[in-house]
Amino acid sequence: MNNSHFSISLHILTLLDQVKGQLLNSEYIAGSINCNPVLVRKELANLHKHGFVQSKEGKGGGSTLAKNAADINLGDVYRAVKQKSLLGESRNEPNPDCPVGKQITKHLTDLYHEAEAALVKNLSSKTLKDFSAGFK
Amino acid sequence: MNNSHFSISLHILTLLDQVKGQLLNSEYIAGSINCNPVLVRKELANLHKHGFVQSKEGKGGGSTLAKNAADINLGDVYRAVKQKSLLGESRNEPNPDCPVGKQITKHLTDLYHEAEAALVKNLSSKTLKDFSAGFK
DNA sequence: TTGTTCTGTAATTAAAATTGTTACAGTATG
DNA sequence: CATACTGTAACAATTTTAATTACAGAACAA
Repeated sequence: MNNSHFSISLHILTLLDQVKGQLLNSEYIAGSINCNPVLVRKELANLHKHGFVQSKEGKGGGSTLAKNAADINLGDVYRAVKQKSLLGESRNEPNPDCPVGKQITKHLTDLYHEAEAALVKNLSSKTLKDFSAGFK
Repeated sequence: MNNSHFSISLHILTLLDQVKGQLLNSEYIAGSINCNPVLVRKELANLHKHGFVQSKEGKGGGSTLAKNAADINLGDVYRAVKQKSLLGESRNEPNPDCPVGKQITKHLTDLYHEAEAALVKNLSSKTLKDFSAGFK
């Protein structure tokens, strides 16, 4: 995750905002993003779980925003979408017999948490409405 | 990149600081990180390119810090190590025939740049000395 | 009430990115 | 000149990510 999920989610939310309440189906959205509709549906499922969108099943179905774009802030979207830490998360455990290796995971985790919090804080200063307003 | 590179680089720098000027070879470092020595050497090559470490080739060779730990700030390390954007960078080009698809790459890039700048600013408030001092 | 068009989700395959491995030239040391 | 390193490149293995296929269930409309 990380890279694409947030981009895809924001793309979806922006589209939904732009069409002002109209239902969009996953194929249309996928066409705009240029990716697979199933990927869009998975992303929508997550956005739905976090209360950002509503979906209607069946013929003529699709998705729409579940709340006002002004009430969706990008930090919240980021948190909803995030699956793993931006930094860190190495494949192998450092050597527990080395004084540095033994402690570094915790120190890195703390460092990353703080740094990421700064990033999220920045995102939180913007709403979907702000972001979407940039499109003309 | 992204995840592991920064972690590995910081791990290396911390080790080098802890041994106070002693030369460490890639195999020793790899042993602490629990990864392949070649990966360490690649990382060292990058750190060297950016002036953080010095290496000595040949028998008895190894690496050491090229400057004082107090003069190495983690934001600079991050920038040196970074190879791609934290957020963004999707695989496919969005659809240029869609008003949103057409503009979103630029908007996302701007958003990510700002958010990432906030993260780097946070990291920049800490030096290697600060970080390394946490190990006892 | 039946065909159609969607969502939601799982399972599988394909592609891409990351990491590990092997190999070896070049450099310093004793 | 043997040994022990760095620095790189080329390749293989692994892991992660995205695409594809498939299908049950929901809503709609004739």
